[in-house]
This record gives sequence, structure tokens and C-alpha cells, in this order.
Amino acid sequence: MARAATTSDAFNAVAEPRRRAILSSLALQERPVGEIVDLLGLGQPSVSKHLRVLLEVGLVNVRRDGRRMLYRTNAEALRPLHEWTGTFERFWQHQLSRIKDRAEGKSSPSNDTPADFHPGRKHDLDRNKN
Amino acid sequence: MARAATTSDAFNAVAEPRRRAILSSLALQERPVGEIVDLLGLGQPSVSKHLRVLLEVGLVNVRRDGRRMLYRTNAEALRPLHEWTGTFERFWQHQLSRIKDRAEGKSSPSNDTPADFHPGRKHDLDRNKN
DNA sequence: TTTACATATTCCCATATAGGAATGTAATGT
DNA sequence: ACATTACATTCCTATATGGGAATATGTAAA
Repeated sequence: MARAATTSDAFNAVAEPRRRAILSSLALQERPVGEIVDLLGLGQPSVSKHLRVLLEVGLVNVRRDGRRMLYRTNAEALRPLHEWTGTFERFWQHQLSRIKDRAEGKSSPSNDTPADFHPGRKHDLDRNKN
Repeated sequence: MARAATTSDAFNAVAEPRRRAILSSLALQERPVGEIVDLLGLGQPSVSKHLRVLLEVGLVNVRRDGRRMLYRTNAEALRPLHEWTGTFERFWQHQLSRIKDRAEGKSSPSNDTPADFHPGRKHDLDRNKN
């Protein structure tokens, strides 16, 4: 099998650095495609295609304004990522505090297994794949 | 150009769901490969290859114990991911309060909320193979 | 209508998968 | 030495990708 589609979930979508750059540029304000092209110095078709991927996984929204399409980041779609990585937070905190604890003669605290990420609902975009 | 290598960074490495499962299973304690194979029900070569990817981006560590290789998650390598997604946190918090405000009947002064537009409702996105 | 502008889509293709089978390699046991 | 255990690597292949050029689509202006 090949790699999972970039449109399969937010994890795959943000694996591409330009898409992360696009998301950052659209977090504060919506922008037309051409502005993203100028800002990031990418080709227009390339930006359009990246936006399409982001749109399919719900990471951005669009609305039309005349002949322009205004895109905007939908931060909510990044929460699964933040929460999954957050499951590991105490492990790296542990490492930092372990040195201190050791110096203070404390015993190691409780542990629990990080959650497996449940992909949850995919967008209802893949109706076409049988 | 093709897609970036899975080994190019943590973002690409964790895009694969099995690798995320592996990371979760190794966060708490180190395990030999065979145990991961049993736990996740994957093929041994497959697990070895995933571990190799994770190792290359620093998401796991290894140490040899006799004929076994004991792997362990290095949570620290997930911090960049957590921090990057964290930069968007205030945006989804913003959205949540907006939703709450609406549910509580508070009036929203101006319409700074771009109409939520989701593709795939009107037309089917034909994702055909060429 | 004709033209210009803004964006989306198509075509082409070199590249990196991910899985399974087969095989290689290292360490241990007898 | 030989068999066994535990992993790693190689070979094979269908598939999705991302970029650029060319083209299509859609909307507004002349």
C-alpha cells in the first residue's frame, strides 16, 4: 500500500510545511488566494491545490467575494493534533523534573498510557469513494 | 516533486496512524519489537520499518538487550508539534466562546464570522484515479 | 460582448511510500 | 558447530503526491 492520502486527516494535511505556512497566514484574517501566493512566494496552482487539501480536511473555510475566494483557518480542526501531542506532555515534563526530584529525593509519580488517537469522523467529503 | 519523506520530520512521521499507536504504546515503558507486534497486531517487518522511521526523526530511542531491541518513546520530539498547534489555541478558544455567546442569546454586533463554507455538499468531489 | 482578472483544474512524471514475502544478520542456547 | 530466537533489510508493486505549464471556469469591468 501507498501512503495515506494527504486529505485523510489533519495529521496528514499538516505534514506539508507549506500548508502549515498557509494555515499560519490565515489564522488572524481571511485572505484571497493571490495574497497567499505573494506572501509565501508559491505558484498559484500550487496554493490552490494546497488550499483544496486543507479545505477537504476542514482546516480552512472559504467564502466568495466577487471573483476572489477568501480563505480562513479553522483552528478547531487542529485540536485533535494538539490534544494528541498533549497526551505526551507529562513525559517530557517528567524528564525535566526528574532531575530536580532526584536532587530532592522524591519518588516517581503515577503514570498512565497516552491515548491512542481516534481518527473520529472524517469529513463527509468522501462520499464518492465507494 | 513527490511528497516529503516520512523521515523528514516529526510532522511527517506521525502522519501515519500506526506510528502514532506505536508511540503511545512506548510512552510509558520500553518494549521489544515482538511485543509491539503482538500488541498492535501488525507484521514484524512492518513494525521494524515504522520504528526505523520514528528512530530517524528522534521520536524513539533504542537499546539492545541481548537479542532484543528495546524501544522507547522520546516525548521531547513531539514538543514542536504540540507547540505549533498550540499557537492556534487562542483561535479555537475564541470560536468556542463565540458559539457559547450565541447559545446564550448574546447579540453579535458585526458579522466578523465568515460564512462557514464546506465543499462537497453541493457537488461531489470526483476524486478519480487517472 | 469582449476583455481582463482571480482561481481552479488537468496533464505530466519523478519520487517515496507501506505492506507482505523472502532473506539477511546478530545474539543466545545446546 | 548448529539450531533457534529476535530483528532488520531487501525486493516488489500499486498508489498518492506536488510542482509547473497549460487550460478551464467564473466573475466583473469596458
